[in-house]
Amino acid sequence: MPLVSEQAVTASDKTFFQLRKDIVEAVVLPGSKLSETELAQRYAVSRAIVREAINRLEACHLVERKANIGARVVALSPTRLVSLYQVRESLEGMAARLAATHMTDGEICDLNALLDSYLQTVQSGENYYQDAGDVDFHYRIILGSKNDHLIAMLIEGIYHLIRMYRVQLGMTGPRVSAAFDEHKSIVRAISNRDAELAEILMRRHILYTRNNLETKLLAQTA
Amino acid sequence: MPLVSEQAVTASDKTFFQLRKDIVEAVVLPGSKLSETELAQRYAVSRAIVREAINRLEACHLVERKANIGARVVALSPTRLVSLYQVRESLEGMAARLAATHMTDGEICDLNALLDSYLQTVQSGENYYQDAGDVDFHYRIILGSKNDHLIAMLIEGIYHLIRMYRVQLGMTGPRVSAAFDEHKSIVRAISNRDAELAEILMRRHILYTRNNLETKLLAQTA
DNA sequence: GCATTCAAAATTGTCGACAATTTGGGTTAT
DNA sequence: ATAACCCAAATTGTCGACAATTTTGAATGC
Repeated sequence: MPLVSEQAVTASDKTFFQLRKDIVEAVVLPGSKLSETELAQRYAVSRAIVREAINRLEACHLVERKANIGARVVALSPTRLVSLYQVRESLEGMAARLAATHMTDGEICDLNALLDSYLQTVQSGENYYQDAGDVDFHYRIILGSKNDHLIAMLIEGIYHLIRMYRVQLGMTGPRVSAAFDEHKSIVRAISNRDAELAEILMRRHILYTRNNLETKLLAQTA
Repeated sequence: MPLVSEQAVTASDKTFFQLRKDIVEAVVLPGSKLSETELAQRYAVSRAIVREAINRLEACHLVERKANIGARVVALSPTRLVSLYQVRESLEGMAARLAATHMTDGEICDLNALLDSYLQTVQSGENYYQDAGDVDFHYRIILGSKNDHLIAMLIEGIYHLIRMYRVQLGMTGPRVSAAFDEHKSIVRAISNRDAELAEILMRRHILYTRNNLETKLLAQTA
């Protein structure tokens, strides 16, 4: 029971979802060229379908396309990471602010329960929290903003790119439990309906995460 | 010499630009259905071209598409206006913050000159300032952020929708000179390299603008 | 040996036709 | 009169073929 459900009704949808998944999970590597004919064979659909899928991937900044030349999966770089996370900080900060006033008591209660349920796995040093728990936490706050534009830009937009960086760089070590504590503080602010504080804490949280990833990316490059 | 130049290389580009222009300028009315065959005739291109153009318009939230049913130009409503302007406040606030540290002295100087050049037209009560001057001002700060993601999301993304609201609702009266003063304050903060203040002032400025438009939209509906 | 030129191959852009789905209207039964 | 059903018309989704552009690589000249 995923929190946000996209259902593929058309063949183009299926191909788009599959290709996006393959890019985010690095089955198709960053920087690699996306040949329309090759992908058409791989996914057993016509070129028109692949073209439409690539167009949609371009819209969410997962591929870059040049006219008459072709499309490439975006490359990962420290500069791009910073750009992306500045946008994320801005938008998710606003999401937390809005969530503090728009989430129902029930939704806040569920959010607290969610964190508690992950408490043990975090304490035991499992890095399981990262993948499932972290995106679940952020998604709930984004949806809690009740702002359709914001939700679309984050969930259908930049979040796949964010997950792409995460898959490439991993997310383990002491940062996991620190992030967990920050999540707790954010939920506390939302519980108190303190919109101002919720935004500030969310922005700080994302800035810390950015610094952590940037370090890893620089180490990986060097 | 436009500040941001999009050049149409392919037929799909041309049709996309033209259709976007027609939607923003209300040649094609909000809420109206976009028939693929009809548009193909109107712009003298094949249906495939129109489909691609519509897909791109969907990506920047100017049309909404349902599978097997079709695409409609988005409707304007107070709720949607608020959603849009909350996103705008968030992103342009960040843009102002980044511009305060990343704009060159020369760019800031040009920005001051731009405002001075419009001082007379504003004082004389011309509403000319709105269309050209206002977007010019905001574009310069967005570009001054030097953040590619932010620039793309604002200029290729939500700004056309923002202009659409503006065209529909007009932008005259006392708000114009007030906005001009706010612009001056923002530039002052950027000149002082005060990122924090630049962000706060930009967010306030956009909030005021939102309130002004919301009032007009509600009055128009009633 | 290296840069230039040119044609062939490969890739992307565009088109018209067919398939699948939705829409509209008329008929029928209750 | 209303609701359910069904068929025809219109609209969107998909496909394969052709056109335009870029890339490749071999031949040519210096």
